[in-house]
Amino acid sequence: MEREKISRKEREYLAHRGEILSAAEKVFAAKGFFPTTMSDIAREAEFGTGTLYKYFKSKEELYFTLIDDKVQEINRLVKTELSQKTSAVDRIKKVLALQFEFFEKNRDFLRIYISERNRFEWTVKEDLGKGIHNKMIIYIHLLAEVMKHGVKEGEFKSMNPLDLAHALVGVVNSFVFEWLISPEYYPLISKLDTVLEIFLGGVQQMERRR
Amino acid sequence: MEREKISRKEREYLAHRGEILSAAEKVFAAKGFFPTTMSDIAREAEFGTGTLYKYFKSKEELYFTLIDDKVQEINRLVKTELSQKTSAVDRIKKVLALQFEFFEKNRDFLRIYISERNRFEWTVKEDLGKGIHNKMIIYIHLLAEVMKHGVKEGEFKSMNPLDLAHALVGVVNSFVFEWLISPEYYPLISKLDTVLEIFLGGVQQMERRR
DNA sequence: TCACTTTTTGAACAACAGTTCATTTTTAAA
DNA sequence: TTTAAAAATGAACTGTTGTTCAAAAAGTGA
Repeated sequence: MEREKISRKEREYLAHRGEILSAAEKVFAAKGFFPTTMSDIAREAEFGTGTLYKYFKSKEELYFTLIDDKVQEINRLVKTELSQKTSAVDRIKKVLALQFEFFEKNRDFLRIYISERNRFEWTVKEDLGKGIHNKMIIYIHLLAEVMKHGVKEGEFKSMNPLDLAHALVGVVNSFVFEWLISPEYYPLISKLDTVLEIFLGGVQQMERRR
Repeated sequence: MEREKISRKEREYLAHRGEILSAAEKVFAAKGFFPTTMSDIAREAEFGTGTLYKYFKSKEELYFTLIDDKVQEINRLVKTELSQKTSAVDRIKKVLALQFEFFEKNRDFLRIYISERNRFEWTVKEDLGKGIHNKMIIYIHLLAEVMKHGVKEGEFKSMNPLDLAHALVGVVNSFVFEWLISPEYYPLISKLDTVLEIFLGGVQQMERRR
């Protein structure tokens, strides 16, 4: 009984916390970090402003918690996929499909993530911003490991694996960004083959290549 | 005399304006738009806060003027280069070299530009933010024209030119970003061959390609 | 229903930053 | 040197927003 009572309280607490996070995601995605006010979020979440502070100790903490949770989620997915024992090309295909699917389901988050990815302001500050930035770097390094494997096995040209990872991420980001701002909707996954073809085979016609 | 007097005033006015823009560039690059205060900029420029408003009517105008000037500068350079009558591959090589050189000389601006490129907040507002965003789009379209030409001439695979442009920009952005945040300096131009090799020829070994 | 605890609330607080403007300083012609 | 116009200044104004907290509401067990 004691157990169950606490357990329900706990569940309710987490539910409210989740609602606040969802509301924040929506508002931050629409307006960005600084222009978003705590009362914007409170209104969206249908709580009083003061209530937010029972769940998060500051606006920054709320923001970074939001990002951190999702980044961890996608990182976990990617990590699992990349540790498979198949060819590098195959693992890359799988992981892109996975990511595209995740983005498709998390448009709001994606907006926040993209805005945050290239922000420099936080890199100086301790814990919060640094934590996010590190996770982004970890992702690149996971990818670089696969590239390294691919180079060693002769699947890929003999190039710097980190460069290969950056190139892939660059192409992907570009298509994802385009998809995000495009006024008319199309499934992101429809660009997967294009991304792969360009990254793996380049854009030049075979016969022309020197 | 009348002429000369006005002319010197004019020169002085423009010189001061330029100093303010330089100072702003430095501060915005270091702290980002919102955390930067007008008195930060005034201190850096060695003017009083009020003085800034004699040259720019608001913080936003100062910020966007700063970006707009430079974007126009690089766009002009790129446009000239891309309108040459050489092969698509050649024009792309030239334009990347040009861009890398420009970035090398404008690190502070580049930080601002990258942060701004992926910001969504402004896209709604009139004139200011929209103007910048349009110029970014123009750049992509200039590139797409070259790609289209390359496809028609058989230099490139038969793919959507806009996709090709996005892919190239993606790879470039990724390497530029990496260069910008790298703790140890290396010339950006040293990555040019890598970018071109991946974009033109892909990462897969020839014999493996299906 | 009552007493007590937990949670929620939103007005009030405090700090901050964009902008203004009365005053001071500088410029330059007389 | 005098004086009037122009430029520069930074304290003060104004609006805003993150955060707090005393009070209210909701929840809980008897």
